[in-house]
Amino acid sequence: MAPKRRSTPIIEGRVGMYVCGPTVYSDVHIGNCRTFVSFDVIYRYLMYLGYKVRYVRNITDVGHLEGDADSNAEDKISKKARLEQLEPMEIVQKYTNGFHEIMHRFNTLDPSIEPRATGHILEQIEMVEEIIKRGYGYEANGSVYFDTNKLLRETDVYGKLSGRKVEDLLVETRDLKNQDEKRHPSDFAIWIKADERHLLRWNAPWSEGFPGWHLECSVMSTKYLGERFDIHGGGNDLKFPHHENEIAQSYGACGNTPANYWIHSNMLLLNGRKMSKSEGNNITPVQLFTGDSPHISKAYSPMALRFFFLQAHYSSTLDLNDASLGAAEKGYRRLIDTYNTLKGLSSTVSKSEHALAGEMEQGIQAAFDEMNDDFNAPKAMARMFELCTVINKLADGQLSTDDAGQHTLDTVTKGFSDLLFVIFGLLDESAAGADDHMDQLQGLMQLVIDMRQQARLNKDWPTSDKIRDTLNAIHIELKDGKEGTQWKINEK
RNA sequence: GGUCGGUUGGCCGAGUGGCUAGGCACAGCUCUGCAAAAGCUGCUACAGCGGUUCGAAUCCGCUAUCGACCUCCA
Repeated sequence: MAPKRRSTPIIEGRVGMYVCGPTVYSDVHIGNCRTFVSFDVIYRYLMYLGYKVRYVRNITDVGHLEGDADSNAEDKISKKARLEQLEPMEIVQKYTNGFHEIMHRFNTLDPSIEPRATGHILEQIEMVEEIIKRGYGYEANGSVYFDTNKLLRETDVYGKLSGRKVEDLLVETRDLKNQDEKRHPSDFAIWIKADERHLLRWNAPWSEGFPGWHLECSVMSTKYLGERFDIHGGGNDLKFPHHENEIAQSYGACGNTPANYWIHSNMLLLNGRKMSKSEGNNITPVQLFTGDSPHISKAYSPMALRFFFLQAHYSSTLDLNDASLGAAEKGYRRLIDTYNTLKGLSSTVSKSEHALAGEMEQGIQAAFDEMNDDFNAPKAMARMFELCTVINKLADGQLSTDDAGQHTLDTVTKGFSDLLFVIFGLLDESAAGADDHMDQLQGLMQLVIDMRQQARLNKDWPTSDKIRDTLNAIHIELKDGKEGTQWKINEK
């Protein structure tokens, strides 16, 4: 799955995929959205290939600490609850709802299972016990730590994923606070004794406390996908320490590493710089949808954003700015509009032997081939845009639809439709919402177009222009072509 | 400070040794009553310096720069 690797599922015909979900202590970050859109396309494509995919994406609602991990730090959910004077679960519910709403606007599919950390406390306690039993964990003052030093001595699994060297992990040069409980600086907490102000707490053999952040993913991936599964994904910034520690925990509890393939999506930049709330270089999904931000000149639709994300490979950083969003919006429209043009084409020849037919079928096949190479959506789209030129020439009469043949037109139409809607998960926004009254709208528009055509035949330009301009003002665009006038609804 | 990864034409972005995507923007043209839409044509870039090679955006080294991780972050 990952770059230039050929994948073989552990169980034939099935794929297990775990993706680290959000910590629900605030509104979802736009970079987070990019990550989940990337994995949505991977999920969709694997299903398209015929795999039965179990896609598990968690909700982190406990254990994710602020600042210095382990001792003095405060749980993110707990802190927010204290500040807003709400129950922690109210915070969790509020931001989980918001997260789902935004993801649905991006037209991402729901995961097969969306487990919560707080729903798996028992399993987490059991895993801590197992880790201790196997000698990879130790207790200190009611907290339990993972013994990374032991793991490093015995195996080469720790540090491999993130390319860290054993010496670097062992020789910790930074000043860390509250290291007294740990035997070694690189050890990390798997159970944390709660202090007085901590709201989220459960009884465990070692103390009343709460699980370490990394533990939930190990527990929930194991529970729903097994000790070994196919794909583990997440943002690049989770590679270390989060994913490295997951590997350690799985090894400590089960004696093996959890995932066959690790997929990491890269960061989203804003105006060429990293997003940072404190420096004001930040934008939210809602601000993008409404245009209410100094960073952008107008609103951008969820589908324009989704297309924008797909124009870069998931493993590359992507720079979000007003100009590139505008370019994506237009590219998205062109692709959808050309598909709608394609749907209307037909040929009197069922199967053509002309070179054009082969060219078009190879073109659409090439797009799928790109997806087979590490889910390369930007390259797949490039192949589709090349076909757009051909499709528009067919519609324009510059190429003959009979040279293409009905079979080829059908093949390309099917391929376009599958790629655009099933795999990329795009929607035709101009068509959405109008379904109920589409028949009436069609009839009405045909009447208006006929009347304008009559005016044009009479050379009554003021009337024909008034019709066109008035429609334009309400975002209905008329397109005069050789075959008559077409219309479409544009984004406001 | 350490480790790792980027630096591609006006902008965004593919691309791991010769065939040098794609989108947007821009210019000219075709079509059009005028436009719009659509089409055609043009726009040949790989941070800098040095090296390896018959040949490098692609490999190696140095420099600059941006970023990630090392400490919460997708």
